[in-house]
Amino acid sequence: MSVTLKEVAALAGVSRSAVSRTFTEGASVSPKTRSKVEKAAAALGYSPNALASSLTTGRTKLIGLISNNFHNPIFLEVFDLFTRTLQERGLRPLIVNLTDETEPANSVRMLRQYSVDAAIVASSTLPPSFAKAFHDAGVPVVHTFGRSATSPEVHVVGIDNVECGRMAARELLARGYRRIGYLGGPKDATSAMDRFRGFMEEVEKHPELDVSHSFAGAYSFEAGREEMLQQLADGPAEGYFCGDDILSIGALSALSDHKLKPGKDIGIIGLNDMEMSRWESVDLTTIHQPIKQIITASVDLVEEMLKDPERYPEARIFPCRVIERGTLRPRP
Amino acid sequence: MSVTLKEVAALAGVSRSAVSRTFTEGASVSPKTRSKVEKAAAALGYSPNALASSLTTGRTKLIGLISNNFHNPIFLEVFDLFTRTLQERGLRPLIVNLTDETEPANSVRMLRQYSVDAAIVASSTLPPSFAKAFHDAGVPVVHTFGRSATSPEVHVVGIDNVECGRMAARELLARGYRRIGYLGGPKDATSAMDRFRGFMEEVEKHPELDVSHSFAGAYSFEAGREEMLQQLADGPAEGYFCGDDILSIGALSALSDHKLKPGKDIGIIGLNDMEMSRWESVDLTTIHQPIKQIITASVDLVEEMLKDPERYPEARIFPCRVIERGTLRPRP
DNA sequence: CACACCCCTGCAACCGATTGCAAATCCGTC
DNA sequence: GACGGATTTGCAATCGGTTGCAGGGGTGTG
Repeated sequence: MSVTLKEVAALAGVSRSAVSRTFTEGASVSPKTRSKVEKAAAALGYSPNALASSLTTGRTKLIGLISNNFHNPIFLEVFDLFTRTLQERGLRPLIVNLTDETEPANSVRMLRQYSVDAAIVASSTLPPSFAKAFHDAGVPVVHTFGRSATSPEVHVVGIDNVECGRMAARELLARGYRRIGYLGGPKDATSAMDRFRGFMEEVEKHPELDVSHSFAGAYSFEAGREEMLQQLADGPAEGYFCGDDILSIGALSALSDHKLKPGKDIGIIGLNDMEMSRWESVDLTTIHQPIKQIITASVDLVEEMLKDPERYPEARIFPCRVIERGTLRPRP
Repeated sequence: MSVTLKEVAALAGVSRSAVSRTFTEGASVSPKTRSKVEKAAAALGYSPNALASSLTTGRTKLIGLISNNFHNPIFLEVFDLFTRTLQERGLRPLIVNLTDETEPANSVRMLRQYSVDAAIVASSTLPPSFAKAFHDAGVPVVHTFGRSATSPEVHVVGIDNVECGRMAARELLARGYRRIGYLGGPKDATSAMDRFRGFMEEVEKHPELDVSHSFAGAYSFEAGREEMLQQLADGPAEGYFCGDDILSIGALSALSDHKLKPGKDIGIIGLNDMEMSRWESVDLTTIHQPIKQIITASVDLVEEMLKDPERYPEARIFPCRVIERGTLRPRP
């Protein structure tokens, strides 16, 4: 069906090696044969079979991109950035959708079968052990949006979730909220727990505060809405740090059911600063997570691992900042 | 690095062929050698190299998934469904993000280099010629959300956009709107033009109507908002058929700027029925596009093309229906 | 016990490329 | 024109599997 090296070589009247060399960077070919080969290749519409060459070179340029967050709109931005960044650098994203699975074994096996050069685990709800499974199987891996453990075994890129928790707490306090709550993501997500920890750390400095907390079942609109409806039924706090923007938006929807005005009756601060949060109808005060930088750094790390597979694991943590919009009352 | 056939064969004390055969469906191996091989494979943690085997079998199970819609939330649902459906059937999605490109040549070359078994073009804004380029290059292709031409050259799965245009027009008329407008997607998208055609076809039956139309720059929130702000500045219609849900949501945001209540002051009907349209704060009356069926059908077609590459092209068109929510005034 | 038959097995060629090595060619210089 | 060194070239092995083919072993029948 498709044209092979051999046919090009025959047409150009050279050996197969010559053809191979004209298509590999930095191989020594004379201008004369190169042009003969190029002409023949063009005539035949030849382009080298990346998979066949991967057999000898050991490189596929395939990168496994693993995620389980297909219900959080920010992941559309994440996928857009990941796929574009990877392909700009000549790498190809092979997607693994883990929505209904948390066992790494299958994904690891699958990605090894396809000889991916590396894997990116893009999720804040998969445990560190998940990424580690790839590492243990000899697949270079970076965990984007992961937790930077004290002794990390894999590369981690993301934010300091504990610090974000503190930041959110400070922000609520600075605006005079005294009955405050944490409405977090799922309890088994490291991001939810870390944000919780930071949040509590900060509020516990102020014993006079009335603090509550709860965890939604997922990072999703429905879960956020559900959880806030529950809060409203039980008697809500004055101000909430919601686990992330999509939970916040769910929570806002619950408020609107009860004719409560965000920023006036109840304060909400989210985390992520996704595109939707800027929409006038949402106008969410939130903590900005620099996803562009995070994703660029993740792909940088991938490239560096390709050069040096033994690279010492590293955490790249990016600072976040509060974006003031309309869902918290103004600072006094 | 990784374990190969040869090592398993050595450990099991059989030939490489024997090992290969135990891992291929329907090859003849005696229970005895099979168990020896399986034991050895398990001990070594062997799993066959899919790429190497693709060399001889000519099958990679890699499916190119090409899209340029990374700013429309419905595509998160689309990607979720596609990736899950493909992997449930043992196929692997290789993503191509075409956001800043409309030339098929590069994508075609790239996917051929990776020997994809087939390609899925998931976009209503890429022209039919785009999908055809894959077909011409010998790559089986299905165009999901594409236009079903009168003489299609590639498989198309989607909806009847012309009929949806009519449906939207009828719906507006039935609710007594007389000054009506079409606020469509980008002019170079077949979906935008087909919906427009159907819409006009229907309204032209009623010469007494006052009809306007315009086209947004993209299927995106910003574009919809922009376009509706323009309409409001120029003197708006009473009821609009917006090109799709995300344009509708952008338009709703513009209305809210002007303190106009959707469904009371101005009517909006969208198309897609994405998850967000169900949110209480959005509550968009819209035409439901059955994306689950569409995606299942697309993957079905892919599988059938794998069996018979010469398969006669086919269009699978799914009916849509109006979902009544809050952004159109009630029927009288 | 001889024979035919079927089921397994291993050999070896092949898929489409890359690459170390040695031979061939080129170039400039004396 | 001969020589030396640098540059190109082709050969052949290799990557990790698959598969047609021929031979080996086992079984059942007469």
